[in-house]
Amino acid sequence: MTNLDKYTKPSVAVDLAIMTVIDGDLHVLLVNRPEDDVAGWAMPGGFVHIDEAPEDSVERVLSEKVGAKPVHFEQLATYGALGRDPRGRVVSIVYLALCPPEVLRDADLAKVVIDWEGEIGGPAVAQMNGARLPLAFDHAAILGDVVKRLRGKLDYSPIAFALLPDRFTLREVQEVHEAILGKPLNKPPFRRKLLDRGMIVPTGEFETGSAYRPAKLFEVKSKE
Amino acid sequence: MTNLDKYTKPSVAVDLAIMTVIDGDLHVLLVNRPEDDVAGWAMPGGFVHIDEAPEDSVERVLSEKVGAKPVHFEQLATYGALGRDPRGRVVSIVYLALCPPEVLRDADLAKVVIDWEGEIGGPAVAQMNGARLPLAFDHAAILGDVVKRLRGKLDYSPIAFALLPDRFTLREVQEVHEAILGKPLNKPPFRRKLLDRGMIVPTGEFETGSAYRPAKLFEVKSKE
DNA sequence: ATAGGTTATAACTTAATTGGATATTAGATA
DNA sequence: TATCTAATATCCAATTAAGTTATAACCTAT
Repeated sequence: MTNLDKYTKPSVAVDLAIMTVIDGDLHVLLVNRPEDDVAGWAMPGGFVHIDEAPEDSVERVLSEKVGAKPVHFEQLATYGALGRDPRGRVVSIVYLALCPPEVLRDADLAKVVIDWEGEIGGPAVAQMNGARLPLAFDHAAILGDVVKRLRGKLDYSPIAFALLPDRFTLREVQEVHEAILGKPLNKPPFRRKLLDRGMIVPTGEFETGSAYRPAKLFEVKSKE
Repeated sequence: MTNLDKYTKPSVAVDLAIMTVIDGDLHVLLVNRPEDDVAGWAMPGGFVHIDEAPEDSVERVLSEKVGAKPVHFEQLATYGALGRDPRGRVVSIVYLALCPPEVLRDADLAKVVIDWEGEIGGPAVAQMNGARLPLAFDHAAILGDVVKRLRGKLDYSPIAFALLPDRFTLREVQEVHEAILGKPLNKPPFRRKLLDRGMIVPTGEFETGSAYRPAKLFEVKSKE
């Protein structure tokens, strides 16, 4: 680093942790980076232009690289350690985005496994078809923070519903919770909490295609 | 804005919400800005240099403008709306810092009143000696988020102790909680929760100078 | 000294919440 | 129509939490 670098400034980027739950496992959308650049798999992202608010950059990256719009997105945290991008000084604002799995059908989805040995808060490990994916930059640590945030907000915010289709069964909600928490939950207490919370209402319709007793379909109660 | 601006980039800054509790009220350290610049009172801050991690910038601003080191600091969120600084494009990473009041004796401290009318999440209002202070930039909205974060983390994290001296009474802890929550709490349940949590231990010493029965002094249990 | 006043601390009673097991209901299939 | 399975409802024990009341400790004033 030369002395002149002191008088230039960091670049600002947004990175997106686009999460979904498939078959009881938490997944994240990753893009494979070319070998001659920074190798490994990374969350999609882009620079914040001078005439853009960070949220606008998020929308742009979403339409460029993903196509679909997530049901919910929120800011997670900003990462700005000195060596995190070997190509130069980048401060990344990371956003957490949640979609139902149908929306991300044709994207590269990696299963996220959290490598928390006893203590809370370690980095996450990404797998695809059972093989461990190398993650670029500090994205393993960031994904660990993503899962921590998801777990923390799970039972006092409606994030689980953002991972489900418009109409869903109570079993599906429980599957999403279990995927995020990484542990099984008891059915009766879970159902009670969910219904007592008053955030969802039955639609009057029922699941179809099931071999056995079809479950009630619920939807999120509208605000008014 | 000219077309060329598209090819320049935003500046990155850190802003510090340095909070304390005095006489049962939440206070924030603010600096008065000169009239010919951006008028009003603002949180102290500074730009992130090219050779600094944001946490380093926080340390630098603290030593430049405050002198004392806070007991606890953590990242709150990043604010990057287009018009937030009239002088140019600035993306601010806001940090929340907590100190006991003694540390900030000679600084300008404003009492923070939260202007949440029923609904959670509005902007905060700052007062000094009863008079409302004009806040610069988007700092009123940021202070609202600060209080929201404090309230949210209060009972599952040790932030309250960062606002107290090394040795404290249970009453003092309750006063801090009540100041942050803006409502009174019942004493017996509060004491039980605190002691059952196992985070504090009695020192064996007692409060002095009290007119009536002196309270036990506690301290935060060391990690090992 | 001693009585009175005030606050810290402890004990107790009551209510609410939660976990987990069990029973019942409903629909699909053979 | 009998049987299978999962959805839903019911129930009880056990734990947890709230709030009231009682006791203890210390300072102050007389």
